[in-house]
Amino acid sequence: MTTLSTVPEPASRSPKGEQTRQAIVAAALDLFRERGYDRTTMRGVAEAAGVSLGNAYYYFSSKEHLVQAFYDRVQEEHRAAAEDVLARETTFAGRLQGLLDAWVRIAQPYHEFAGKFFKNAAEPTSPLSPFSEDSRPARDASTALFREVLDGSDLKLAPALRAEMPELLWLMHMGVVLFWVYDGSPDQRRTRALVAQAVPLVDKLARMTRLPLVRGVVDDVVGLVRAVRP
Amino acid sequence: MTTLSTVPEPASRSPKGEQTRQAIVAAALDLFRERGYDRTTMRGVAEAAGVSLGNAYYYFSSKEHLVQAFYDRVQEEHRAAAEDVLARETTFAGRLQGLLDAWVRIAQPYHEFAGKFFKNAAEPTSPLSPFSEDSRPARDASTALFREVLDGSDLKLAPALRAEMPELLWLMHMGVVLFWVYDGSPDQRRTRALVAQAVPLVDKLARMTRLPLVRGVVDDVVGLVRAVRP
DNA sequence: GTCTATAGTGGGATAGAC
DNA sequence: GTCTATCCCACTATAGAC
Repeated sequence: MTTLSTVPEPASRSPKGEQTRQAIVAAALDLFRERGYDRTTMRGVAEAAGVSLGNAYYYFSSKEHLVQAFYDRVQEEHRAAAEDVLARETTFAGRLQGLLDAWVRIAQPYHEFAGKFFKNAAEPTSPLSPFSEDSRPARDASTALFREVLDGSDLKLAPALRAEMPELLWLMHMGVVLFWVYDGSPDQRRTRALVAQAVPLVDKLARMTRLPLVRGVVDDVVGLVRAVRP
Repeated sequence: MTTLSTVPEPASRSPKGEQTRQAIVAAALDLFRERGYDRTTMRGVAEAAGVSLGNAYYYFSSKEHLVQAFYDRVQEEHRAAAEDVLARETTFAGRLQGLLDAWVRIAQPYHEFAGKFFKNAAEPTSPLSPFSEDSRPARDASTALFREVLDGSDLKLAPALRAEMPELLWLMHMGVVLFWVYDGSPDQRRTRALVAQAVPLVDKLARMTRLPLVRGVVDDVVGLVRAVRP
């Protein structure tokens, strides 16, 4: 969900209001984790935060807007984790796997209820959609992370592919997120297996792109991506 | 959305009940088309059908279950179109492209409407999800269609891949549906471009799977699919 | 600008009588 | 199988305290 997040909140807010806002967010996240999204009521959130229902709505104009807070938290944690990974790992596979693993680990506590409000992000016209204009900053930030995965690594790619690769890796991340949302296995074991097996495969495929036999396919893929982009 | 549908209803139902059921479905489809999914209420459906709210719930245990009626309509049209295509085309690429093109063409009139309730189907716990247990019969039926694409074609595949291929093609179909839902271009032009370019690429890749150099990758892909399946 | 209290409305879903 | 009555809760509205 990292990349579904909106951009960081503006800086200027009164300390008092900020405190109340944080209390509401904290209460909401606790309740979401405890009872899931649907069975968490705005009344419950307000009560747990020690504010009135009206006040909760003063800060978050709908229950869905509280979801933004969740996005922001996961994104922040992922960004921090990514810094460690990228400072540590030098191989392409290591960096990619590190990033994706970190995301799965960070998002895990929220898995159960994440599915419940996933639909907010899935609605094509929603600003929470990963492909929306509103999400562009977050999407660009996430894509930049994957560009770093490439820049700091040992990977050599066919040049035509190199330019498209960060976006393709971001798409892969979206695929993992999608899989994760639907993954009902304990501790999202299947998603972890997916990442563990897909990363070496992608690594292998990427390294093959400079073979003569594969060049034609690479050109096709790049052509497809470019033809299909809005 | 074809493949999100449930299987045809069981045969045995009282004529009385069946009539009521049909009235509710007809009213629901009218209202969905007129005002969209969200702004159609169960009260409105019940009233338009001339039954009580409670009675509507007797037949459809949730609003989402009413959407199945829409799925069934599209699915029926696609199945019929598929028969023509599969009787006519003999190449793998021709059969695959025919099936996907037919789906895009059939679904086109519903594009706007589909976007509105797509989020409901995207929810993992929803019975409308293509991966739900409720959708299994429809999913199996759709997969069988893609198995036919292979069976009647000239394509030779690496044996290990052959067994997994129908399901992979179904996944590809889901990818096209996903892309289609988000496609805001006029007449879903981008989706058509996607299909037109992806099919030859898939065809080329499939034919490469028997090359020695590619065998390792094929095994990896098959291993990945098997490790990751529920 | 922040917050409370209270009184609504609308609509999804259910219980239980008939 | 059908209804009526009811619950629950997201969400709105508003009047006013600090």
